[in-house]
Amino acid sequence: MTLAERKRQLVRDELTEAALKLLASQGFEETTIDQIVAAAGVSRRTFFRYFRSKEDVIIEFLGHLGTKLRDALAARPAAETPARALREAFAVFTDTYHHNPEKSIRLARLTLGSPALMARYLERQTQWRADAGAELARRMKVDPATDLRPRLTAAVGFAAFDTALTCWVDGDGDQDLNTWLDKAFRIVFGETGL
Amino acid sequence: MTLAERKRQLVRDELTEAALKLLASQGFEETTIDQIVAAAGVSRRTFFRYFRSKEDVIIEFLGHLGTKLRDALAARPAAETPARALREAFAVFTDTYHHNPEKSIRLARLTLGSPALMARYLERQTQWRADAGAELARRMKVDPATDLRPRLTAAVGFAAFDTALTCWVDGDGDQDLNTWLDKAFRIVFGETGL
DNA sequence: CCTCCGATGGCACTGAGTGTCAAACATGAC
DNA sequence: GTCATGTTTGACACTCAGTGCCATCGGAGG
Repeated sequence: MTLAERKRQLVRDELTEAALKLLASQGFEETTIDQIVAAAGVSRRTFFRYFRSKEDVIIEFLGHLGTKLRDALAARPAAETPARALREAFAVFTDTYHHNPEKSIRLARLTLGSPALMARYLERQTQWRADAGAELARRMKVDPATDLRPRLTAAVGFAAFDTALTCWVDGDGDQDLNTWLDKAFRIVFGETGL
Repeated sequence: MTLAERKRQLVRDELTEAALKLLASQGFEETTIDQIVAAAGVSRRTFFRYFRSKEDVIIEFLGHLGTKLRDALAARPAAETPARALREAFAVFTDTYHHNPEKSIRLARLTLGSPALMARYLERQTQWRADAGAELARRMKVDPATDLRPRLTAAVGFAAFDTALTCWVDGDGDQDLNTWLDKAFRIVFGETGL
């Protein structure tokens, strides 16, 4: 990595760290971008050269989870039921979260608790859901335009995931996210569907 | 209704109509509040005395659907399965939409097509989902804090509804929303669950 | 040493949303 | 009819998000 690139990364990290600290202590809506840039020591204009909005600072932690989910789904053995394959593919989410549980739960709580952040998160999830639906259609060898099943399987899977995530956060991570996800999938898809 | 109240309603209608016309012709994000108030002949400040935001002009059409859904759910016979009761309760949505299909489909298309509107819609839906989950818990006589089933039933129901709504809008209302909803519910809950 | 390019900051602007205030106006009492 | 009251309105000023533009600085390379 060149010097310029490292400098750029430095500023980015500085902004992210300052934002995280302020958002955690004051809440999302109460924190202004002016406060963040003051804490990071850059101009307001520079902030927008790194992030499109305050929301983006947090949402970027999601990275390329959507692509990873789709790839993981495509990699599941064809013998698995769609529901089972989707459940296993969700491991890319739970793995990411388990890699740093405290931070993940803090970010998740922040997101679930702020309407603006939640909106951006759901916007992303809508895309992921569509991608997963398309991949399930391929796996099931049906036309997604006429057969609702792949899309509904994806939609139900994400509904289960959202519920599991909420339980996980509300319970302060007492129980594993995977445990919640297993419970939820077993209920929505039944023993037979999985 | 007093004269003052009727005058207030008049201004409100004027704003709604002006907004609807502009939003339909220019799109949601492209239309500014200044354009709306200019078309309605009131000041910008007055707009905000009637609506909290541009989004609210559209979102208010949803009215008290959440409360109505909950009431309808509570009114379903106890003998029905939770899924069946939820499906029948969704009639408050389909009835509202069928009361004026062209307008409903236009509004739905506008909402599904605009990130800001979609966000506000989903925010509302989250509340409805929670309410429906609570009502289902009562109906199922279980504690929603420990038993995921009522919440998941509501979540899956809304997932089915969202998918059905999208199909309905994408198909330009060619097929009844109720038809889509029946198809979706049969898939996600199966013949047994209903 | 000079040139070029990327990063930065400053400035001005649009647009959303809010607080404040004074003028306008309908309502009700006398 | 007149006066007092409460509501609605427009105007202005302000904060905050987000964008375009331009001058400047500093490092990389010839």
